[in-house]
Amino acid sequence: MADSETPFRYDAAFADRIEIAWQQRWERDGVYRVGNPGDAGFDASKPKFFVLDMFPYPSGAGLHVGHPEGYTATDIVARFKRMRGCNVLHPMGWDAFGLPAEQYAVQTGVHPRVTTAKAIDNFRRQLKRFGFCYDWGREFGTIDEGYVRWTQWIWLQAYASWYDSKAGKARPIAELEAAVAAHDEAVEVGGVAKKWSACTPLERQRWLDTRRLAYLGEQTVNWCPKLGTVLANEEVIDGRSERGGHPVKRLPLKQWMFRITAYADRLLEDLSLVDWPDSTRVQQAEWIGRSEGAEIDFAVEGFGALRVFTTRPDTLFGATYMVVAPEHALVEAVTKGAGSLDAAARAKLAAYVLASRDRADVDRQADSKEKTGCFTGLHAVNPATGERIPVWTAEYVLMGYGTGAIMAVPAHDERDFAFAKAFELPIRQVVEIAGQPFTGEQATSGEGAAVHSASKALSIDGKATVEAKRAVIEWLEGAGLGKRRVNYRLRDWLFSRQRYWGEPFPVVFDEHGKHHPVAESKLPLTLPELADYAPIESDTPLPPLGKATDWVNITAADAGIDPKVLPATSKVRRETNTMPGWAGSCWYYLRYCDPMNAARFVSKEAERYWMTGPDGASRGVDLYIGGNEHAVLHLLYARFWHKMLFDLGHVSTPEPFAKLFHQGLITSHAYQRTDRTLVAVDQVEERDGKFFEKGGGEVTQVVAKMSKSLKNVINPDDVIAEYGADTFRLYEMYMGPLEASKPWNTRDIAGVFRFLQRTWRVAVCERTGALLLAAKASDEIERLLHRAIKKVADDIERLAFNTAIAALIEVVNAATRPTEMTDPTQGGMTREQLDRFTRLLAPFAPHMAEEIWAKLGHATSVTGAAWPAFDAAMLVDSSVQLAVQVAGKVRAHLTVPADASAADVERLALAEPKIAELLGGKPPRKIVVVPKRLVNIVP
RNA sequence: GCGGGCGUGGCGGAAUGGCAGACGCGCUGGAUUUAGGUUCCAGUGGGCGCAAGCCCGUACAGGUUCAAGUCCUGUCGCCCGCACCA
Repeated sequence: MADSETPFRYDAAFADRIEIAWQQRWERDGVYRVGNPGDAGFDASKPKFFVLDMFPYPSGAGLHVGHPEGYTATDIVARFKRMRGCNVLHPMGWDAFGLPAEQYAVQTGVHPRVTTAKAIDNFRRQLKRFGFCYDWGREFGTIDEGYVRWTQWIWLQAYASWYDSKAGKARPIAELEAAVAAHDEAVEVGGVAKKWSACTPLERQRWLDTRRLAYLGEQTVNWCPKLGTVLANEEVIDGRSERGGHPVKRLPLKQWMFRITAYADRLLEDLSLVDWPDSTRVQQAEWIGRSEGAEIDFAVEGFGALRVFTTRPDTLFGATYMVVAPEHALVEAVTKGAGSLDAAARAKLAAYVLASRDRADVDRQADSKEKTGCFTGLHAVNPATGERIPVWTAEYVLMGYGTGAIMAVPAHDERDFAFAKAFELPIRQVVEIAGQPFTGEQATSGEGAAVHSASKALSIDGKATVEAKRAVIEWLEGAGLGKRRVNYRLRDWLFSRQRYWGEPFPVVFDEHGKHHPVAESKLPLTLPELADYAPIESDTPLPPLGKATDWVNITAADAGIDPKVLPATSKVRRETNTMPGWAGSCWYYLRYCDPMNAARFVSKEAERYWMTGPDGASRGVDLYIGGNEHAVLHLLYARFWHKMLFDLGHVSTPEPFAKLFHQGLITSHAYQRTDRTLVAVDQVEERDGKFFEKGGGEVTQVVAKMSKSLKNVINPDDVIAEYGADTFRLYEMYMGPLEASKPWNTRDIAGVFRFLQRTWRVAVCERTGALLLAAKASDEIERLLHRAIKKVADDIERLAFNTAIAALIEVVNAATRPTEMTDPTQGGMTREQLDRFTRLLAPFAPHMAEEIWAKLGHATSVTGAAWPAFDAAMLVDSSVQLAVQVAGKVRAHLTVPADASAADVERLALAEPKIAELLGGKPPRKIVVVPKRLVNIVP
């Protein structure tokens, strides 16, 4: 503790005092503000660096220790890049729409805006206490009207666009409409082709809706009548809601969708443009799930064509039955009386369909071992063999993938094989695989050569799989029975939520059910006030916004619709669904470039500068750090929005995030009994280096996630109170590699705190607060400094902060004065050395760095100082110690000049008495000299 | 099942194919201090040895190489993602 003897000792209270003082001064002086091209004093010829954190959802619980991990990393990079002469864009804001505030509102009646504002204030306070160098002048929340307006505007851009697959990009849908109208093309409406001029306005819209990027589509959802909301698959367990255990129905619902599938190929291919972790790119690629194959039409007696997708058209001759998903239209037709089933069989089929319908996808997949299914009574014809094959329905075929129907080839597909065995269906080998003979015991699914694959129509016997596929597809195309097709696992994106606390859709419906976009001049469309936020309990989805009847029922003029389209007084209804939480996070990085712009979502100049740099060479956000829990959805959705905006000419780069990095999870400790159950931290005591459960046996320390129940949650506010923000920042960066998951170890924080104390003592007298400077520069410290200048810079570039800090510690340790040293000018660093060291320290411990920097006589913040230069000559010592190995084992050491020649080194090594003795006078077979490292003698 | 990643002291971790264990924690001893704490100095992978030194050691088993924690093959264990995707 600081006492009257040492009032300038660096302790918690002292750290607190200087940290808060510097934070106030930074704010007062606007040290971290950065302008935009065109602003006074902004040099747009300087390189830029855009370093971004995944912005937080401000929960009522406040920051946890995981937040500052990524934020400290970006803070260090931002400060470093500034010192390297970049204009740095380093913003922070709030992903503030979301369910927790809405649920709280349902329970308490407090408006989500109120709770959210409070949570934001708390988050901002906590973040500021860390001394992060955000340009707070660019702060915004996704709920701000000035932001919502442009989120809605972007949605309108998608609404007004279609994907031109010939051009490979999005275009205004007005162009499509004009082209179709100009040629009076026939379009397909309700299954029949019709001249454009003969279509009603509603029919035209329906057709255009099949092209729009934001369109009204139908999707099967998990609807929980009791909760009054649609649930995600993960929220449904055994047909009941995870929360409350209420029944869940699966029903089709008209909702706004994004045609993200149109971008599937580009989202996949452009993964090669970005510097992202492999695991994340792989996850995205798998999520997109591209597979090449063919679609084939099978004639079903009394029904028409049944279309399937297969990646193995070469196995067509082995298709001995077909399976459709229980939701397939064919099954519905049969249950309604089509086909030849008797009443009992039909009832059985209906029961099967009903049972599977109320089970969500997730549950179907859970018990994947047992194959269930039901015969539909229908038969199809295998187009290759002419054989009559039965059509079944089974849960193992998913309606959401391909066409919801398959041709089953049990000999060469494990799932089909298991099903065929269970229901005694025929199995026919049609592929011979080298080294994997077909025995009938299990399916063989690799590539090989086609066998038993000949008929009057087609013969592919002997062809290798690749050739056989091609031959079958050619034949199908010639016969009009099918064609080549690329299929994706990715589905269109369901963008409607039956919630209150989200962006309203800027769209209205007229009395015919036709939708009209709300005019841009009427944006932002804000949420109505509600007396009660509870969802409406009903059998069909009714969003809470439906309660706001005055808001919902308006006129065409209110929506800003052109009177030529709809008379001003026409009654229209607003869309009552809202956008999901993803909406705001899809483009916030763009808004940071120009957050206050009222005329555009981002100015062209600001976007171009911050996304591409002064020379246009940059490829978006230069560094984006966040957790890998967003590896797929957020990052895929944001890329999709960005590509739409790119196609429409609103942004300059094809990808938003050039480099992505995931920080690891910060875990904690807990204790484990011998039966592997966990014990909370407060129930354990340490004795003689062992751990015992209070009133129980010995337990072992294990790594566990932080959780309230284990009482091992670390609160950042507490840690800052005990050590200060600089120590907190330093500790999290020193724990280990940024990407690694690592346990918080309270005992270890003292280590970095002591490092800061030692640093302070090297520079400043604890009694007087005066600088303590060495009279003469020590050569050792000078060399260490040069080495640290290089290493810290290199390590920051590769985000290896733990080793960068280790290099700083080494400098300070060398400069530390022993107790017995009575003359402080004999140790420590010279003024000029300390000046450079302080700049190295600044990105990591900015508050202490500022304090020392000021004592060194600088009037302005260290933030604006330049990163020091190193002299390459100072990185190597004049003489080096080499290891002398005999047969790869170190047997002696040799000190030689750094520039000693290989021949000299050889000679000296052989002259070493110990080595000569080991060699026993025999000439060595080989000598390898690695300059400045070692010499290896092979006897 | 498929895909990605990881196994190094008592603990967190370091190491462009070139002396394994930087740096920190903890621990041991010493100095300073009335004492505790603090601070400073020294030591700290295991084994044998008074010592010089020797042997072993990066999950395990092989291989490539003058040289392997690092590259290759196989095995075991752990973590993450996806999962009846036709």
